[in-house]
Amino acid sequence: MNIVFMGTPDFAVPSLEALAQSEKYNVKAVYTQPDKPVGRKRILTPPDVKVCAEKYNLDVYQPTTFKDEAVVEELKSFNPDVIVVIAYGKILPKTVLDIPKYGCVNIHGSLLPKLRGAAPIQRAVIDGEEETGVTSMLMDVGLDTGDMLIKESVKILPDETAGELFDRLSTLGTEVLVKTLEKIEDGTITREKQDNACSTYAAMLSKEESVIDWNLSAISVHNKVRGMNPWPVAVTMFKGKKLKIFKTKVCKEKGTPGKVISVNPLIVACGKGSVELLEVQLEGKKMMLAADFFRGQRIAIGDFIE
RNA sequence: CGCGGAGUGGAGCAGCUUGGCAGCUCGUCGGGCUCAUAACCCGAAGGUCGUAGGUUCAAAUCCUGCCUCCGCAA
Repeated sequence: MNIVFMGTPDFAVPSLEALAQSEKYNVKAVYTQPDKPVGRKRILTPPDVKVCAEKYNLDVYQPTTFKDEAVVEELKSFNPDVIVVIAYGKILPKTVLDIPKYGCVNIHGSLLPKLRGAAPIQRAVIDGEEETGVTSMLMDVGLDTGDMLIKESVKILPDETAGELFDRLSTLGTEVLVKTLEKIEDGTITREKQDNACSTYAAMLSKEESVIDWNLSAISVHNKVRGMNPWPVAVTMFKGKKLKIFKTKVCKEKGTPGKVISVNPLIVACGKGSVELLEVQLEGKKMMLAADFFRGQRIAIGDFIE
């Protein structure tokens, strides 16, 4: 089976590895986003998928657009039976969707039609969902609106971060992909239309919304902290400086929202209940345990965090 | 040359402006108190103050180069 793989971040890597290692699949080409300058020094960094592809000596293509006819022709030349798309980060036009014999299979990190869009995994955590999953679908021109093929669900653990859930769903996504491809190949795959009336949209996360509102309930704050980890990370202000909060624990103690009501452990009151800060990072400093933070910063009960 | 913060015993910080025998909160080790303890009391060990030079009678502190870490921006 000829396959063209399209993906960009680490989430897509296990799936690519599974395909690259399998005898049944012939990965003709790997498409990924162009290398991008990263960090303070703007070092040109290849996407995780590219690094993985090179490990298996697969051909890598990094077009900036599919509107270019030459790019589409090149893609056609691989004669793909299926194009596998996982977190590629580009919209595929109909001219591309129509190329493979069996269509374009996408692995999406939610139980469609819920949480269509860019950040389904993080949104599930932020929204406090107790269950989410992975859905494989045949892509159409809409945003995650294609017919569903296989769906698998998982429980979201109470203290799980988006990053941890990412890892689990990445693995589950690989299993779903393999199953989906097998069924496509032996003709036993079934398609199910999405019920648009039940759909929700998971917008991309932004730094703007990473600011914690201490007036919200402890659960809401905790969910935000989890869902924003590892990026963009929930932030608050402490003595005029930005304080990133990586991990928290829900507590019952009450107090004025934003007030430090305990130093060891370090507990901050919320609109309803409170949260214990477990791992934080002050602007210009490294991430550290709350115990180290309050020692160095001389935090006292009654101090406020905004 | 994008803007900015920081490198000080094992951890997190202070000290630097106004150079002069390195301090705080913990941890560790030993001892004590206690039914008991992550609590309390007594004592101890542990630091070429990132690195290379410079100024000076004297540098963690002032000046210069370099390395590393981090926040913002992108």
